[in-house]
Amino acid sequence: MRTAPTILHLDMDAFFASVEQASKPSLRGKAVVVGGLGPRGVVATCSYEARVFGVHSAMPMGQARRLAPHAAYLVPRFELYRSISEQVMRLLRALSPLVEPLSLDEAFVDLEAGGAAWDAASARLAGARLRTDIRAFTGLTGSVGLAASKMLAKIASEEAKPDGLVLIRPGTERAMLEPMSVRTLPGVGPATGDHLRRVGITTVGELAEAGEDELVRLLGKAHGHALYAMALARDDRPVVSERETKSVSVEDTYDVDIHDRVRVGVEVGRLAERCVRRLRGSGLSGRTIVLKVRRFDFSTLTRSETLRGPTDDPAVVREAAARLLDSVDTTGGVRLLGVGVSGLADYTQEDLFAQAAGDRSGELAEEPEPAEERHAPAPTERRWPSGHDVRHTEYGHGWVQGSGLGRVTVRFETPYSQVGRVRTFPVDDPDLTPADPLPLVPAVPRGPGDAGAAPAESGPETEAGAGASGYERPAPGW
DNA sequence: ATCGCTCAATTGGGGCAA
DNA sequence: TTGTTTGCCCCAATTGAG
Repeated sequence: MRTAPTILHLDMDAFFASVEQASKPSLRGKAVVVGGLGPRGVVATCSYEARVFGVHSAMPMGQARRLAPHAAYLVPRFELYRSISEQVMRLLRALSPLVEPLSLDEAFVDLEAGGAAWDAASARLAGARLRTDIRAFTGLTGSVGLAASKMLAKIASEEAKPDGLVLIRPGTERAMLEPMSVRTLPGVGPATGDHLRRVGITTVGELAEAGEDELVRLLGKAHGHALYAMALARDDRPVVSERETKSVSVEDTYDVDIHDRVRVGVEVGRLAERCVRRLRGSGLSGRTIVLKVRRFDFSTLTRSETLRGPTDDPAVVREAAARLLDSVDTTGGVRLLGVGVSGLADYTQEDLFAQAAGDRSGELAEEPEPAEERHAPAPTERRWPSGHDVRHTEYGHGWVQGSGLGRVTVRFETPYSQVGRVRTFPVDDPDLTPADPLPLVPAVPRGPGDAGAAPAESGPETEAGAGASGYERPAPGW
């Protein structure tokens, strides 16, 4: 545990929703919910305006719609989010080579290792500067936590949200933690939280008071020791920039339960193919094949089989998955299926048995899928996904607000324009084509003849506040 | 009228070899 | 020879995070 608060945790504010608001002026200051739109979707992220209605991450979409019926509902655009995430991560790496991304919108940075900070004052300065840089380069806001350990830096950024910076001064950690809920600590989720509550432990202070032995009895060896250390603000985990992948998996929840056993088999085969495709894409192979089944009643089970050696042969994985499926009772229907591979080898080495049996691997996995499989549900929704960008020869750049009944509704606006107009076209209108997202901030800020469109300016009627749109006031902070 | 996707870690039971 | 211990691996389930 170091003596200076030189570990930084960055958390972008309502990331997916903020990106959508930044790229769609009409959504700024409004409740925006991003997530799966199907009958079994859940909320990935929502804007702060939507949280007012009680909407939050991981909530079933149906419930969100009841709570906030007038919010904008959008499907995630991961490619766009990834490109913005890369810009942010570049800024972090400018601070230090020791950057540990946790997801697209979160990361730890070891400022001391990068020479970017060595004490509280320099750390605060680096954090504040990072926040202004992020805003300048992406138009978005992020919250920063600074502390002497990962755990505390993360707690600090949580406290800083939205659009803030919090530094925990070394020496004050224990006192700060004491009254907080056990749920604040990393590793304490709903189950552990309930478990502890049943024995009368609800705060971090009570956790420390319980003692290490008691916690180990209650929660098991690893968890018990770890939690006791956390409760005492002891956390030595280093910031690690590269971690090895240990498993690769894919799973699908189906809009309606699958009852037909044959169909279940077909789906498992497809999932195996997809899984291997990704495995190969990373230049990996693995020994253990895992099948996951969630049944109609939500009961979940896994079955696994370990091969004699690592493989990346789609046929081998498919057949293993099929064997595993044989041992599963699917009476009543299946809600989710998944296929995974673990026991990975960092080198790609062929399964000797598969080769001996006649190599069926080759470039099979790279072949395009048979045309008969490509039954697009409805061309209208395939070509015009809600929320995606389009271009019209006459009206310019816009995004799909909705489609159906042979028509598609487009709002014509860009990240730099004012709120745009809505127009409706036939789905097969030749003047309308899909388009790539525009950058959130113009490549050349304040381009000539573009008065008032620079990212630091507010468009009219868009800034209701709460910080989610991220275009107001300069960095506060120190 | 509700409940995703991907990854990591741990636990406990059991087999097997030395 | 038979039985015990130890350690490693495999399997299934659970928990958590993001």
